[in-house]
Amino acid sequence: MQRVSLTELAKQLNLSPSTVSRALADHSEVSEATKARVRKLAQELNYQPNQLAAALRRGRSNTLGVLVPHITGHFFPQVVHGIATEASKAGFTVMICQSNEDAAQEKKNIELLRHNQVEGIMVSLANTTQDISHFEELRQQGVPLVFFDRVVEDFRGANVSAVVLDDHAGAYQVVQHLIEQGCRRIAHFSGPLHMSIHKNRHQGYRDALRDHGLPLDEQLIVFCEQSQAGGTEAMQRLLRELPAPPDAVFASNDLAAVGAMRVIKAAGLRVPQDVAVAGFSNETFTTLTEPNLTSVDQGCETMGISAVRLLQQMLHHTAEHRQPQPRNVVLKPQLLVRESSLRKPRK
Amino acid sequence: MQRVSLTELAKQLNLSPSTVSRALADHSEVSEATKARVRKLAQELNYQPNQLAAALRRGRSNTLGVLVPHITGHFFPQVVHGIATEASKAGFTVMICQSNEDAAQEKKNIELLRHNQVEGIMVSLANTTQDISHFEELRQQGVPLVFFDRVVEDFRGANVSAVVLDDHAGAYQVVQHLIEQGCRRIAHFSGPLHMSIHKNRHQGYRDALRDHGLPLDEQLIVFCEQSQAGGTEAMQRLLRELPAPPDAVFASNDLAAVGAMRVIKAAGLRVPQDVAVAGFSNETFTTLTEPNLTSVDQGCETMGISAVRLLQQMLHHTAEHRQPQPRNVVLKPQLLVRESSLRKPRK
DNA sequence: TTGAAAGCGCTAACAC
DNA sequence: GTGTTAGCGCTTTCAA
Repeated sequence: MQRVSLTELAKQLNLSPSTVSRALADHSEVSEATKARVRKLAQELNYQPNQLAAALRRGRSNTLGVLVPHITGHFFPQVVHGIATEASKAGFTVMICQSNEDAAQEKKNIELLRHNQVEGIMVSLANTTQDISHFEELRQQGVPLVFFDRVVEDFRGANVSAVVLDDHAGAYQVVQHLIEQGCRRIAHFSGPLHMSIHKNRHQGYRDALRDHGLPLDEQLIVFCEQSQAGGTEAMQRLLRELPAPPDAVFASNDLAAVGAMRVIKAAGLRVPQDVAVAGFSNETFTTLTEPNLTSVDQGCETMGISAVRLLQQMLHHTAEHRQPQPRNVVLKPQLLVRESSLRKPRK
Repeated sequence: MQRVSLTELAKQLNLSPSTVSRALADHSEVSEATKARVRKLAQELNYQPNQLAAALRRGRSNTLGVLVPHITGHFFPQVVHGIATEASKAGFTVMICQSNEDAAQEKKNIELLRHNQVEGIMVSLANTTQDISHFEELRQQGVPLVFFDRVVEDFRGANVSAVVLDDHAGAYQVVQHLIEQGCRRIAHFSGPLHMSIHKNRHQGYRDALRDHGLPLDEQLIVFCEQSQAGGTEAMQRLLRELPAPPDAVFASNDLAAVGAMRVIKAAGLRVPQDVAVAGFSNETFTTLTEPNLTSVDQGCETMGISAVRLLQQMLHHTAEHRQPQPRNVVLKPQLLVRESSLRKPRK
């Protein structure tokens, strides 16, 4: 079986290519009879339209670009899933690239996406990215751009939107909840503050303590790698160095929380009765730990959906030659209380 | 700044488009001087080649299609990562689609990929797929096809390769290991046997018992949902119905194993001393459970890499008008022994 | 070493 | 309703 082109269909039907094109696009100006004939033959010959040609001719590819640090792990696959689903609904296909957390690859991928004529790009930054000239260039050339999660701070302008999570609010909720559970000496395991997620979670912690009239004890704040090993080490240090253990731990991510929990249990203390524990991100394994881990759900899919919608808005505006209205969306995370922090019966 | 085309470059340089095209492609027939001039202006005007046009003209898109059931979870993101990385090395871009486990979407996505002129497709089947006519069609039309993980059984022919995991060998290794640890009454939590992964793991279990002279006790085989809840229920049933608990549990996936482990511990039994536990897939959380869970690593990335290589082979053959040589690759999984099954000191 | 010309497959303005 | 024509941006013979 040979590949059949639209022109080929036209010949066999004694029609012009334009009519066939219109028939296949279900234009109203084509007679029903003709449409039927065209469709029938297209079906018979298994005609497959060539999107590349169509896109070239139209000057619109119907493709959106996605650039993420990686497509493994918990967070990004979920976001990408949201993006892919929402884009598909809107009739777009997506082209997905990974930077592997490498600024150089990020730059290359941006070019790749452009060369493939994507109509807009959704990006979450590689954590090594310092130089943002490649994004500046996109902005200047009017390529609609949406940053999500890891955004370029203070990078505003026409054609650049962003969707981020309110990490501060998430952390605040967690700490508030711990206080409500009767905890008074709440430790915090933080990641490096140059990463905005950790900075904001850290600030949420401080603000929640302040707003509830609790003193801030710097000894209770530990900067550690946000991994299980990091959490383990941090917790060991606290138990060793403090006169009495804290009555709660809020870790900036779930892995560190798990590490802490293990150490607490190994020390003969009970979770949550002696030490309540909470993490952040609502990883899959939070319902597999013992006890199940209280965490903050980030609504990953929602973030993907938002990103696509923001991009679509900009595309519409661009198409209508109106000034695009960049928007910044801040998503509210959701506290999920599980056994690891629940000391009082649920209301 | 305007979008610049190759033709535009040519005009500004007083060259023909063909020369510019050759210069950019670094053809040897173009003088170095000309190449330099072209590159300089291309740089200055920030020329971005239009892949769509190039692909259309060449008849080669340089794009590979990927179709997976979903891009969330543990397994598929890893495989896709392998695919994307390997494809990128070979100078291909990938287009990733999800079927969401839905046969109809799968069919649609196949069309989408074709319309986008992918040069070949890598597929892992949706679990609802019964009718495989859309793949049969691809095969007949000579679109190179590689199935991975979830393959169409007995679907062989030119232009169709496959890469699967040797689930039987993986299960066999697990059970052999449990036997070596002194276990004699090894229970098996299986998924539905119409899924080849579960069927093969189940058979591996039986064969390992047989080869080591252990009797097969049908009472020790439980069919249950391969989830934490499923494992929980299955384990509860065993403890309730058997005169004595088994001395090991091999679950067809890690979640079910976690469910079992919890029930065992709740019943006051120790893991692994009283009951050893092992799962399958080496999910991320296997190092987070208490004790850490013995499992089988599937080498997900390797699978992705293999898929791309198989596809490339077929593309080469096709390009050289040779009969493509479809190949079937079977990857060997790796047993990872952790605390949940380790009764004896490591050798 | 360079240029002219043709055309990949499709769509859309403009005719009739 | 349908056809004619032109051209999206690029590559690739073929000729000079």
